[in-house]
Amino acid sequence: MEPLLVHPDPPPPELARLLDLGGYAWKPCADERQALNDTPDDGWGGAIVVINEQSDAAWALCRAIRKGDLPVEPLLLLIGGNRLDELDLRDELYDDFCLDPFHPRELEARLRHLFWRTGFGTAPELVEYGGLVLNLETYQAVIDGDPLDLTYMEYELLKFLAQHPGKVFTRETLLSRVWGYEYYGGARTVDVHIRRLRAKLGEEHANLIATVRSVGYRFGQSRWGG
Amino acid sequence: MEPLLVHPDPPPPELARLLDLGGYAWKPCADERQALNDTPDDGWGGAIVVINEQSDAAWALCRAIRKGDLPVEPLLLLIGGNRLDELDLRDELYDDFCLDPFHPRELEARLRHLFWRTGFGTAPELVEYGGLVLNLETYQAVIDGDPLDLTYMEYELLKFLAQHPGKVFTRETLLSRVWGYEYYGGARTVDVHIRRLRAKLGEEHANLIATVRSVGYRFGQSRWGG
DNA sequence: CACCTTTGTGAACGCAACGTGAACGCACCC
DNA sequence: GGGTGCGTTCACGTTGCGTTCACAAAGGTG
Repeated sequence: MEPLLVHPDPPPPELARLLDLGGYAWKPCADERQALNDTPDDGWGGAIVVINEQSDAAWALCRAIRKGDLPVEPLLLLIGGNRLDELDLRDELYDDFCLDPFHPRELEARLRHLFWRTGFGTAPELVEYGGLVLNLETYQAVIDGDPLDLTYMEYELLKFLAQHPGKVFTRETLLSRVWGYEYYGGARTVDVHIRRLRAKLGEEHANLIATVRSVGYRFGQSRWGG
Repeated sequence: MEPLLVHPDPPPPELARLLDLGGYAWKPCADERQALNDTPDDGWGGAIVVINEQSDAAWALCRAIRKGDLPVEPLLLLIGGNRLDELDLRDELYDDFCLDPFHPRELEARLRHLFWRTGFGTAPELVEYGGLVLNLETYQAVIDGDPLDLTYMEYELLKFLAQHPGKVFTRETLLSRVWGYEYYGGARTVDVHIRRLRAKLGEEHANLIATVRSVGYRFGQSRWGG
């Protein structure tokens, strides 16, 4: 089996010990660049990311993985019980998580189940809403069958919005979740990207993105039935 | 959202309490036969099965679910830390598991992630009173099924009032709680917003907001039974 | 009924939030 | 070097809406 990508470098000793005892091959990686350098020929067998005090770097790595920059799947988090809040709105960034400190047998069971679960062929991941389809693997977007030519940031923004249809996000939230926590920049940047998205969606579908005055933006219509 | 199937009957009190507090609908089921009888028209929203001393019955229920006898998905296990062995070779019988005793926030996070992963939306945060429904995530309001087009301040004011039905608030209290503590402005501003809310609620529901002369305003019926 | 207080009503003002067009800076490529 | 694509920023116009005011209506009190 291909080695596991483990963050941070060095990982907690209990984790390293469990992986060694369990017979897993693994490599510690401090960040995305190092992970890219150390990527084995056959890709990674999965990733274990520890969410601790410096969670920014950890989440950035998760985003990079999910973005497709790194050929890694599945992704398991090790997270302190007092940081469970950070899982909110980040469902797309992990496949499973395990509380830290952990019972060795629980982590073993999770790893085993995770590999079992993802061992089956995974269909291309799609995000769909109305006539809009986003193919997360090919980075293509289609509206009513017509392909959309989106830039990178436009695609990421639309993806995030479409993954949470109906929900309203402030500009600050969008900046932190789409651009990244470490981003420092004007909030009006979001406006411009929203405008370009609306333009590319066409007059017919521009209303997919609604402005909620004094709050932020919302994708899609209301969500009363679920 | 459809109710959750919970085994055994009765479930552990901590589990019942967490589900109630989380706003989940659920029904306890002792076995497959009872689950089949109690199946709602729209099917189940998912299942939570506790693996304890009588684990045979629990696993039998899981097998029945996975066989397709019961329209249930996804399936989460609650399992004692000393029974982790039982997960071996049973990967196909569950989607996720949580160690028992559990931290409430962990179980909440697992439920949320599980529903997200399997395509079901999470239960939106709602404030309800009579025919009025406020969706706190989408910033939308509905009265008797008809959408209300509220401005930001109107929404915030109505939300605050509806979160404390029956209670009377002075204008000063409303200014400090809704507008913010540092707010300096005329108290009559509240009157105008109340007026516009009543207008938008329509003649039929305008009386949802009652004037308490020389005191302030009250949302909903008084607590004195009338 | 007379008088005062409190609340409802209509309309106007003014700011801040948002949309829009355009320019800048940067990385990349031919 | 020139050209292109793209993310970001700035300046400007517009408008939605929060606030305020003046007056009318309603309620309370002696």
